[in-house]
Amino acid sequence: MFSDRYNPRETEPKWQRFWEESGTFKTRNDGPQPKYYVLEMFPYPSGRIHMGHVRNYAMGDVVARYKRATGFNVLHPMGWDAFGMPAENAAMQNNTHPATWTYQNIATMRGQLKSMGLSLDWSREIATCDPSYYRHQQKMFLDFLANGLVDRKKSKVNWDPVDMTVLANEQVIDGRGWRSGALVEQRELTQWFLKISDYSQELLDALQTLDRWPEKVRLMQQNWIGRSEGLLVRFDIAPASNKTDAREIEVYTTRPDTLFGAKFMAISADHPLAKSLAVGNPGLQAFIDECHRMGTSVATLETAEKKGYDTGVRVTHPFDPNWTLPVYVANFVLLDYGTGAIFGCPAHDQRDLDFANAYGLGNTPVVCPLDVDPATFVITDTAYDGDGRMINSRFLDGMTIADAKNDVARRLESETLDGRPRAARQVNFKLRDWGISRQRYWGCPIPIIHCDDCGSVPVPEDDLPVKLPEDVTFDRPGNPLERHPTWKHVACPQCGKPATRETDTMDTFVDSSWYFARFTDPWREDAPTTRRVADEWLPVNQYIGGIEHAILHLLYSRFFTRAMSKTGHLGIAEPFEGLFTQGMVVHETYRSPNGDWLQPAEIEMRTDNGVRKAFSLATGNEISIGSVEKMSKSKRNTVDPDDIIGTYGADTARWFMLSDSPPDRDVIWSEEGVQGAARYVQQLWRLIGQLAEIAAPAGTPIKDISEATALDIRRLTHRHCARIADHIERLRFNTAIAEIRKLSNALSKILGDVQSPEQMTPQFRLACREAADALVLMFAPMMPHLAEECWERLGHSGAAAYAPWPKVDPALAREDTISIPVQVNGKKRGELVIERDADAKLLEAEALKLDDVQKLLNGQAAKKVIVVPNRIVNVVV
RNA sequence: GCGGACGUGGCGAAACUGGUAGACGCAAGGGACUUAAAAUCCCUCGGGUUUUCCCGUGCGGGUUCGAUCCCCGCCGUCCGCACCA
Repeated sequence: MFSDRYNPRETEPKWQRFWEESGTFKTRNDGPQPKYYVLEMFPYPSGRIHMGHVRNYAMGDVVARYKRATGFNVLHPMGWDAFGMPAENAAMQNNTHPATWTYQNIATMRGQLKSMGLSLDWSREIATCDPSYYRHQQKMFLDFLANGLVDRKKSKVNWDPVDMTVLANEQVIDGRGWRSGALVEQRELTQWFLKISDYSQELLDALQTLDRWPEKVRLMQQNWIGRSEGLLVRFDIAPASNKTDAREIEVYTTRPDTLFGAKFMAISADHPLAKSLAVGNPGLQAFIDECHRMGTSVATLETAEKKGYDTGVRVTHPFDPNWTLPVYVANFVLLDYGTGAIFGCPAHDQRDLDFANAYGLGNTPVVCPLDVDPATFVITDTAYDGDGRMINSRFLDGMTIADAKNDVARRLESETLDGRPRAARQVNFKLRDWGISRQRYWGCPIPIIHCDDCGSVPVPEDDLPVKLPEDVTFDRPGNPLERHPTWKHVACPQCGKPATRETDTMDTFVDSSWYFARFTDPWREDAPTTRRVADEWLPVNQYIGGIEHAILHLLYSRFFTRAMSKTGHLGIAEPFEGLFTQGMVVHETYRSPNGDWLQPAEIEMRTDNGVRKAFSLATGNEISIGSVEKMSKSKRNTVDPDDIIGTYGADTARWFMLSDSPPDRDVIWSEEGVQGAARYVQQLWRLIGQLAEIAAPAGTPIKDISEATALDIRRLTHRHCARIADHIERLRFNTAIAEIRKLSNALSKILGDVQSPEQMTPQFRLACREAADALVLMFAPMMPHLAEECWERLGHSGAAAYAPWPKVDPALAREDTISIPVQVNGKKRGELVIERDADAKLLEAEALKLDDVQKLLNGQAAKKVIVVPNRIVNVVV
């Protein structure tokens, strides 16, 4: 007997070739079936794919293949997020052109993805660095400009001195550039902005409609948008204390109800008043400098003491001209938010309390919890920010917080100061406009020409795309477009005079904010989208990617979709109907005695007295096994997808990746685990081989099955079909796989129990045919190559990729006999095996008959019997 | 500091959101086959007792006939953040 081994190294390329040559996964926009768009976040072409990609794309492929099998016209495309800094860094290091580097990487990674056997429509492949893509982006920029969605303004920006570029606020992490790690400086530049803040309220409101998004992501976006309702209040500067031209200070507060608890006012170190007061006040200037030095790092601020500098200026209380408050410059007040000035109510804000305690400013509680006596209510170290009634607040006393807020607002709104109301209600958002200007080469050029006479002039549509010049060098930092000898010099499209091109390029988040729409008709040359086609496919039904994009990419895409709809390129609001954020791939770490990290590939595992130990393959020395961590180059705990696929095959890699953990949690990649998956591949291959020998011919209709064993097989099959489909629908790949294993285990057992050829009746053979076909089709989304090979072995002529998902007969899937636990006083004491839907009376009677129950009843009658049909019987003694 | 999530065997996890805790797998141990190994197959596998039960879902309470699930209070781990007034 020859060894019945499945060889993925031969089989996988064979079927990949078949799918490619047959155009199996090409998607027609005019397909008659209902549409389903599944998309995984497209990769940056960094050079090689990593295991995180394998996990991401394996999940998406299961969904794509499953949906195709259940009758949908599935769109499942792939492309490249191909602009960005690494290409320029590589250009500097290796003296290669960013385009060369990028397209080489794309070629490598495309090959790697193809070796995974993904059911992608490669005819729709796009790369964002290709002029055929970014020309449309330039067109849309101009459309946005014409529709008031673009702004050009001077603003203080985060300047990364190493990368010589501007960073979005979001790209500054702990005061450092998110890529270079350099300390970020503040610079004033004229920048292009997309007016995402016009959509703050809408982006916030529409989060509620995204019911197939993780709650966590919606919450993160909600906090990011950061809506607050508050009051702008103008405080007069007491003339006697005034040292500048300013006559008032305006604050923004969300707690106007606490106005009678005010003890001080604090302004930001960047506040105009602080700046003018610092002139001729070295002490204040020193304090302001100190604030700037402190930086904005969260870690610093967390531990930083609340500090302030008394300016000597005093403001009068809006409700009492005889009541003045000291004005401090404080290190915890931000200029960007509100007005850059606050009034401090120490009793009801922890930061204000910390500050007041440090400077001996005292506190007066003005909100008293309902269950506390106001006479004894005292604040010392912990501010009270809960609900309650107003106290110590004159005309507000006794009111609820909400009523007090309204009352204060009403009174101050109606009061006039210098011809304007004393206060105004205002809704504030944290969300700021999206600065898209980047001072670099490898990005989409902003299609604008600057003319001394005409200002910023859009590049005429006929002149699009504005292509990047190819003859550039990277021997110096800064933007090669800026120093290119000819590229930026053009005639003004309006007046014809010499003018210069905008040399900034767009943030790469712009590129990824609409690629999902381009996939719907990537062949369209004269427009970004074909509106009808895009509106049919969109929104993406299932989007899958990493949690790291929870805010930026997803929020920008939501904005962009609206902006594209406003400019006529789309007719929808939300780009992603369903969102799934998958967990990371993590691995053990290995460290040699001298502290060097070793790669998993450099390690051999052995078991010594039941204890796992690691040894270096090179030296044979024992290596200590460290904690499980995210795969990273620094810890060298990475495994290479090429190696894994070369050794075990893509199916095994995909299977293990999906089987071992819930998809939203981290999965630990382990050699033992992947070997287990490889064993199972062989097990399935043998099982299908056995079934192929005895099964009725392919295509034999199945009906009139009455024999017990055959019926058992059918029930088993249909029951599992129903469950597996349900798990996949809910993206519970790990439990779907557990069910598949249960089915194959059960079928193996049944075949093993067959003693004689007489037991293989025609009915039995028919049931085996049905079971084998179903099993193969159900693991096909995870292990498509093995499935094709098995499908062929089972005698089918067409490919498994075209076969419909097994149809479930509900009558067969339902269990007629079930076992119901019987408890006495909540503890399980027995079990009833009884027909499904038996009524409560019968269940109770049968349960009371059980020996174990009788014994515990000890001749007494039960106090109470709880019966939940099909669930449980509980006898209370 | 603020916000969120999570805590179940040696390990990854399951358990229809109140109804048999530990499915499925990994690791381990024992056995069969083999000259041997690999592969394969069978058995055991939460703890304590040994053939009767008892204890077990981070800890302490509570609600309930019944709690991994709900409530209150702790402890621990992880993640996000722009001190957002």
